[in-house]
Amino acid sequence: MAKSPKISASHGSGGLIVHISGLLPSLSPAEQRVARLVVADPADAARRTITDLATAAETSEATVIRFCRSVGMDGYPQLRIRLAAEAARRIEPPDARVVGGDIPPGADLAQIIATIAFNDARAVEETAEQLDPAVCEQVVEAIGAAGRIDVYGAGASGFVASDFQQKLHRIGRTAFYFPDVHTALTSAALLGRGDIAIGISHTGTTSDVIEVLEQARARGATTVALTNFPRSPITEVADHVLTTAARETTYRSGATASRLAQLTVVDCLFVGVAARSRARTKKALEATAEAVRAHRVGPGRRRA
Amino acid sequence: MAKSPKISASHGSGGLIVHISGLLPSLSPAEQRVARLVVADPADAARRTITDLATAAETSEATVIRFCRSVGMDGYPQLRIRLAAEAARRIEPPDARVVGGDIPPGADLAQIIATIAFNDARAVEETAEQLDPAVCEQVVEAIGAAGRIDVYGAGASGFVASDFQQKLHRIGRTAFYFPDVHTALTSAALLGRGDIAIGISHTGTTSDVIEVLEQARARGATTVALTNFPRSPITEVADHVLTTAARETTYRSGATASRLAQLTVVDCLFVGVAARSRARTKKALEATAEAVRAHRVGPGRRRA
DNA sequence: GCCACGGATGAAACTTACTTTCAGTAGGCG
DNA sequence: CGCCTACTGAAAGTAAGTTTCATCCGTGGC
Repeated sequence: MAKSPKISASHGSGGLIVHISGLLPSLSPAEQRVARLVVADPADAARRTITDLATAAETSEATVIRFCRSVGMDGYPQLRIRLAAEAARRIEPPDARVVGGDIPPGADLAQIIATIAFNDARAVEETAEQLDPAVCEQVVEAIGAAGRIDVYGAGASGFVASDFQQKLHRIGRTAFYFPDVHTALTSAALLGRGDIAIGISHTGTTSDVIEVLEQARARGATTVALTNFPRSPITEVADHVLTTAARETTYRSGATASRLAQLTVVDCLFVGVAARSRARTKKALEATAEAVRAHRVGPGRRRA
Repeated sequence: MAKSPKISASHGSGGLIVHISGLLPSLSPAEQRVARLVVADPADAARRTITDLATAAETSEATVIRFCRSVGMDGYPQLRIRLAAEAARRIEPPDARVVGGDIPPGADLAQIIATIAFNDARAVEETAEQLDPAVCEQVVEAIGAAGRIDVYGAGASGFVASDFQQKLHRIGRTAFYFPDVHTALTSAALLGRGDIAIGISHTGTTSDVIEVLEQARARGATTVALTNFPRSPITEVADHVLTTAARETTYRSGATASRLAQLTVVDCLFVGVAARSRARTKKALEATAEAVRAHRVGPGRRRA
């Protein structure tokens, strides 16, 4: 896969918009202008002719065509139709919540809550929609068969990595997470064929994580990347790429939507692994639950 | 335009197919052939070019255009788009995701993903719905005014606590999180009036967290509990109670839904606090983002 | 029986939309 | 500084969509 990766828009119809916003950063400036128009109002874009859209994006028709190809379509007519279909599906009432955007300065808390929840839920849903089950399957397979599992992540993604590690550990898998780059590098150096390294980076550009994955790969381990941007650098050092679909645009939300999306993916993988070995998993979980029971209090009130 | 009935397709978008089959009998034979094709498989028709469709209907392009006009469209492209939209709408609403329940043993990954995402998204939405803006307001107020902010949480909730701490810290608030109970207790003992302690426990029964909150409260700090169970022990030591609405029933999902719900609440509080002091917040966020920039890589491709 | 009429239809001319090619330009790199 | 690469839009080329118009065919009048 040399030049144009031609990221498959995969699934029959779901998530074209999501797909596009994921690809957005990897597009050229002119194409980005087109992409932004399309994402902002798919229905409207579907109504426009190619010339019209090109003008609106202050570029040429040629660029629009390039954009179509970049997002995996054959040409403009196909894009148009898919866009129309997408737009029709998302019935969503155009209500007060500020979709994707920033919170308006004057917003009251109720409004803020509605907006955030909406965007967060969307991120989760859209991530699931565009997740490729085939890739998940391979990753689950690899995790299930791995001798050792290393999970890497820095900053916010570090929490997710840590969460993943803990989950795997709880069902009896040998998993590690390192908050520190140097330790992580050391660990990666000790991986080998049959082991698996999972790197989490929202932007896909976190050099620390990329470096560690690279190291792991060089040692023969299977590498997996979890990122929001399917064409970011981290994907170049990964055997399997899983993507989230958070369209976080602004500073506001402290990147929570992306976090939730990542956690969802992690959860899917986890359940996938767990489902593969019910008995063993269940036993391990019960044992670990028992272990913390002494730290629970309460007059009868607690859950399983 | 003497003849052309030009029956308006009126309805913003709904029922084009119905509309067409309604006036099918009034169409000329050649147009009927076209209409039948369209009604039989709208999605397929939308994919075809006008020439292609004409051939399939054993007629000429001109007739197809006439057909478009007959059913109230301006031309073929418009019909095409409307058809695509219709077709998209009339598929797959109720599918096989297993609501609320456990994952069935034989489930394939695609099913698992759909189920998890559905439940996760639900947890987020429902949590937001039942969140009391008034209570949030008070908590936001308290955080904004606090001299010091302690966030407590153990196990899975510890991640959330840590996340919250990090968020607050990033916008320039003095916030702490302690993974260790003893340290936490020590810290709580140093709190006083004007400080705030936030305890996170999904079950509301984690003795470690309750204990620490209790301590903080005794010292005069404002206490906040975040739990899924509004009548659990932790609520007894809290001035303000915020609840999540995860209905996790089974062992399966590693408690991710509850985690997401908690994170959503934390996010709302965070944004609430941030919104209160835009300037200060923005400046702090920019500074922190700048700080990690050196750890980002990328051949030209990066995001805004 | 013949002819005028009108609606229906497709061939072909025509217009517009879409696609490709190509050359100019700007930015990165040795 | 100059080569190289990637991005871009102008223009040429092709395909799709639309209009025009001649033909066909059935009908009804003379």
